[in-house]
Amino acid sequence: MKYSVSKENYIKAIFHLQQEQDSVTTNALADALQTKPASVTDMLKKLKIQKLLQYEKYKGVKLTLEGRKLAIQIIRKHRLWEYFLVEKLHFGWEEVHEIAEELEHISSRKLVDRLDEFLDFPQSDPHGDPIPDSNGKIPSLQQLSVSDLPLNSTGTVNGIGDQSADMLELLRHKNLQIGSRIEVKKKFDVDGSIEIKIRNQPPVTISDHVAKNLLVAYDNKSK
Amino acid sequence: MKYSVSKENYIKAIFHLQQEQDSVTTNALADALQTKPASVTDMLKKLKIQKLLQYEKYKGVKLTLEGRKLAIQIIRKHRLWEYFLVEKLHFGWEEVHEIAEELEHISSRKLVDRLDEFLDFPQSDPHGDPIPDSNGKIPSLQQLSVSDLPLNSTGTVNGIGDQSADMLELLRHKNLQIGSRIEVKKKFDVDGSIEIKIRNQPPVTISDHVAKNLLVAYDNKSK
DNA sequence: ATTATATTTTAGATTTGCCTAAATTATTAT
DNA sequence: ATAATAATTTAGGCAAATCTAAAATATAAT
Repeated sequence: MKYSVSKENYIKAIFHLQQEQDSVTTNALADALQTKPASVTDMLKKLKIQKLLQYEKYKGVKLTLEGRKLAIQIIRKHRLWEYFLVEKLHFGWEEVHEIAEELEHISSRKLVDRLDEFLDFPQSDPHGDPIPDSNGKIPSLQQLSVSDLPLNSTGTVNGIGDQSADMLELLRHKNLQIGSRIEVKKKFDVDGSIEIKIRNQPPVTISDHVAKNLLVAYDNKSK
Repeated sequence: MKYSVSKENYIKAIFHLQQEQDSVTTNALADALQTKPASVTDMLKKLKIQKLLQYEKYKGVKLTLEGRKLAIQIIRKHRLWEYFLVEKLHFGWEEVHEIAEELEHISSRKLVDRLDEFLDFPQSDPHGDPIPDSNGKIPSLQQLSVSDLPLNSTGTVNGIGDQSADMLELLRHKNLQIGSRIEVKKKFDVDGSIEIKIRNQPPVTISDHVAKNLLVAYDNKSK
């Protein structure tokens, strides 16, 4: 049960695209994998033979249970390594994705589980995405966007919707990161911008777009 | 300057074989890499074009300066990861080699240097082999075999010559490991066996073969 | 419903790293 | 010095993963 890096990348990409819509399209995959549709078709045939996915020509593709399990293992590795890189090696959260793309293909199961233990079983990676446990269970983080937070309520940043470089740059500038505790101070209906306060820091205003893409766990009022 | 896993493995194997003898033979390489001589010839031609080695047909092969630098970077990664696996993830030193064979091909230079720092710049890996620093300098560990140690002198185990499974099994049984401080108590000329004492443990006798392959740093008498 | 457009698949090549079998060159033994 | 043997290389092929161009199918538009 060992698959090539390339195959693992296909499975992972299909898994992610399936979150958006049930069945994944050849073009969408080609796009996600930076390759040509013809290459995708070739590979889908091979992955079908290995029973990792259901595929009928012209009909799109879905992962089988086995495919999904594989995808989750890869995502688990990716996110654990990201956590390791940020927490232990002090990388910035913008720079870890690329390295984790390589590390996620290291095969040893024992390594992953030991790493998980070493890191004290983190629930989410530096971008706030949940880390599947060793059984493949994905913790469902309570996540809502700052836009939906009531006035004067507080929350802890645990995810970013738009993870573009520009967005991350802005967040870095405003000193907003995973784990930041924020309080909603004011909402401006005119443009949807919101003024928030980060513990121990002066208040900042964020645009509608940023507010929608800044995800938090809503604090259950009681401190 | 990125090379395939396969190419990196060739370079590493050549580097190791060159420690034994200056010029490396096609058959020796095929043997080390578990492949066929014909495949080796093919690859040598490609590596020559990339200026990683000097190769003339029927004349054997040597690394160029560039090839040697690459080899050392790979070995550095291998040994740092081994150290990490043993010290931080508590793997046994027999089980880390295989995993490190994969990890050594992760490309990020920054990752290696951060890992080195995180581990506090270790000088040698769990098998006692020296870890090159980030400039490629290999610390020359003072290493002599227990056979060469004078009577009543003490030393610290820092390497194993014969790293066969049988050897490791024996050492484990006698509780001898990298870092063990030993003292030579008695030498039996009849068969070359030696009685040694490990700090805080009863004395044990090791055969001539084991003594020759147990490498230590000789303590400069003064505590 | 038929045509135009977009998506997907097939066909045929390419590159990398490997293989076997045969030919070539080196080495060793007599 | 030459024959036998061993080591190495060449030639021709194969599988994986990709590509381009052309064909087939599906979707949208009138």
